[in-house]
Amino acid sequence: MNPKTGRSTIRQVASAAGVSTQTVSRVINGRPDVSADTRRRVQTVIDELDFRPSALARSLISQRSYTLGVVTSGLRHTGPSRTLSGITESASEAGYALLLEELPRFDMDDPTSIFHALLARHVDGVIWAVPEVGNNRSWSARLPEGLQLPIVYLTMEPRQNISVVSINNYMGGRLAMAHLIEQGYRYIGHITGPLDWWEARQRMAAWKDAIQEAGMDACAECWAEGNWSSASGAAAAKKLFDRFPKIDSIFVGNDQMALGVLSATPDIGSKAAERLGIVGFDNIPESAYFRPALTTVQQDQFNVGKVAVEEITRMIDSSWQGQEPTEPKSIMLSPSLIVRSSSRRLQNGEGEISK
Amino acid sequence: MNPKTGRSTIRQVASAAGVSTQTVSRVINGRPDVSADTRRRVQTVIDELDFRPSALARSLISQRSYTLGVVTSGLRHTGPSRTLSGITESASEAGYALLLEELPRFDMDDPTSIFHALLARHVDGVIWAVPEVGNNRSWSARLPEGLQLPIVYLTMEPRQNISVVSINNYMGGRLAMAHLIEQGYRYIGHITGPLDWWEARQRMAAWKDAIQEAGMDACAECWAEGNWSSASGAAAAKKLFDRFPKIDSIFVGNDQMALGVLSATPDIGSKAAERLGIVGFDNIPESAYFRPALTTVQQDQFNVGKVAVEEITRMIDSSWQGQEPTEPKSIMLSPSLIVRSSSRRLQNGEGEISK
DNA sequence: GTGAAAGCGCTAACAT
DNA sequence: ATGTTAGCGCTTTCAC
Repeated sequence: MNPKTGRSTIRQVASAAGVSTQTVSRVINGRPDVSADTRRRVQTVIDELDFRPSALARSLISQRSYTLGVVTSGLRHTGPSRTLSGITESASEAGYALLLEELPRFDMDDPTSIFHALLARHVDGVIWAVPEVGNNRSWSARLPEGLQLPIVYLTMEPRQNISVVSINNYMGGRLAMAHLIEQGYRYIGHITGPLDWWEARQRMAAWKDAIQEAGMDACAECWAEGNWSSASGAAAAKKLFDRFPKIDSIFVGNDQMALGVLSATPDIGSKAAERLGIVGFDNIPESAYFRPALTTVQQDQFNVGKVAVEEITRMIDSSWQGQEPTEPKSIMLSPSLIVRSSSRRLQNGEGEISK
Repeated sequence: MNPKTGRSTIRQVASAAGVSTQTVSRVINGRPDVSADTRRRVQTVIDELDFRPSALARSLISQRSYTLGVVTSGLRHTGPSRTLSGITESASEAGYALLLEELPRFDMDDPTSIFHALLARHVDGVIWAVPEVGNNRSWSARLPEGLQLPIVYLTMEPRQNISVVSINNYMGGRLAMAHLIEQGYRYIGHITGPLDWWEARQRMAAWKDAIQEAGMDACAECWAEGNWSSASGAAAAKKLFDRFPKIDSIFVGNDQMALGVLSATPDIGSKAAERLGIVGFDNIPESAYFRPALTTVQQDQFNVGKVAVEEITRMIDSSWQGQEPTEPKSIMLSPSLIVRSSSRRLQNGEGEISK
């Protein structure tokens, strides 16, 4: 036992068992070429000394750490933390440890220091779990050629030559719009997230395209920008009602802003506001208990994390087998629509329908 | 450059600069005993080769990794993820990397495998950021003596000989109750979180003590157990109204269950239900936009994470300086009350008051 | 001010 | 089936 670290070494085990360190190494790695007798003897000493091999020393010599770098941002939001949770679950199953970095801001355009920190600790791969905001991805195209590091990017516009896992936000927006139109709404507004966010732009594009395809030109300008917060949703709703009194429904960029809209409608005081059709995005746990219960687009962010780990481990394994790096590929996961009362012209109960 | 890892070594730098590895080591560690000239020459080569020292090799020899183990659970909930966010921010400032583990369940009574994984990677300390549930802390008293590992526990009942950082949940409950009583409510019920949670029991104890001290014996049995979810809050509210029609207010164990109560009151259909006073716990961002806006107890979980990092780094530093381990201490952080409309007998507007 | 030798804890490659 | 030698990338002596 090293008195400073409380750790025993392979050498202590070896000498206590009367064998070489190499034999101990063979035992702890489950190699076949050890006699049953020796193995038993060594294992006994290992248990007695509570010896556990240093992953550090192993990483150093094998040049493989079984550690993944995870870069996230905005953990206080449900999206990033659910994704992180998916990552921890899958990584643990796959036998990888996780080195976590959280960016203080979403829009960091120079990731050099982050990569240095991760590379210094020999991570086998990196999951860049920061949503695309502004041009916080421009650097991905000009990473050094020599960088032999598998990277999977999350929640961004697919690009050439990199691996991406995202939820199809455009599709989510189309689901929301198709539902509102089917319900008979004819003057559909939109409250966007901050438009430097890729996800917000995708949802808005879906709204715009659906409006156009349905020939609802009258509402083409009927939108306002929010910042994901309930306060901004309430403010945007008031602005929309001011400028477009005929509005009969709103596709809102996320559930928090939709809650802001719900809280603002009584103050607006018009009948239209009372009957307003609303669809949100995210399906946060609270949204089923809003009054009225919120129709929303569900995205499985936990699964984004799981898929990201599958991808990165695949990339690591294949590069480790000396193969050419695998073709980078983009994976788009599909959201689904959860119908509740906030979007029903016929207010028939509170049941939920998922499509 | 090692073609496999894309990494250059100290030896390559040394030979390119025509010095020994020792001199390079002195330069990268900012030691004074290098001539200005040599230092400049070595630094140039370092930049050219984009050399960055391996933290792994350094950790191995110095027996110090500047890495913290963080064990969390339930990241999809706002509490744990906000705490984690506080940890990432402080750790980054303090120059520590973070090795993250998420337990699949809150009630894990044998942490051995987790500690093994962290110790194998030579973490300098561990932050156990899992709330106390059931007897998932009983092991803390019987950790091996020889374990020279600083540990800070979060969100648990203070105990002898260990370091704890928690929010004072009892105090939070008393704040909520004092406010309701001051507002003139006289029949105050309680919806608890799951009672195997320490936090839930603390909040309940505060309710019980306040009831007793105020001489409100009539409501002493007027409580029901929930499971933190909105659904359980709604169910508990109906049960309470059934059994105690005179109830005029409820202290609810968290904001999500309080939302469930709000969603259920219209269905109950009594006048008492309409005027029900409600106080929640947590101050989730949505609660200001509930209808009515929710009075609640705010707890700064982000700060719990920050304080935990301060504590663990202090413990690490002092053990590193060869001193006796510092006295374990318990830190209790104070919550505060956010008053909104859900608890005002006089419904005078929506302003917020924090005390 | 600089370098040589030894070693952190482990494993790969080659013995025997 | 087991041991020996060398070395992963760095730092700590202790020379000079």
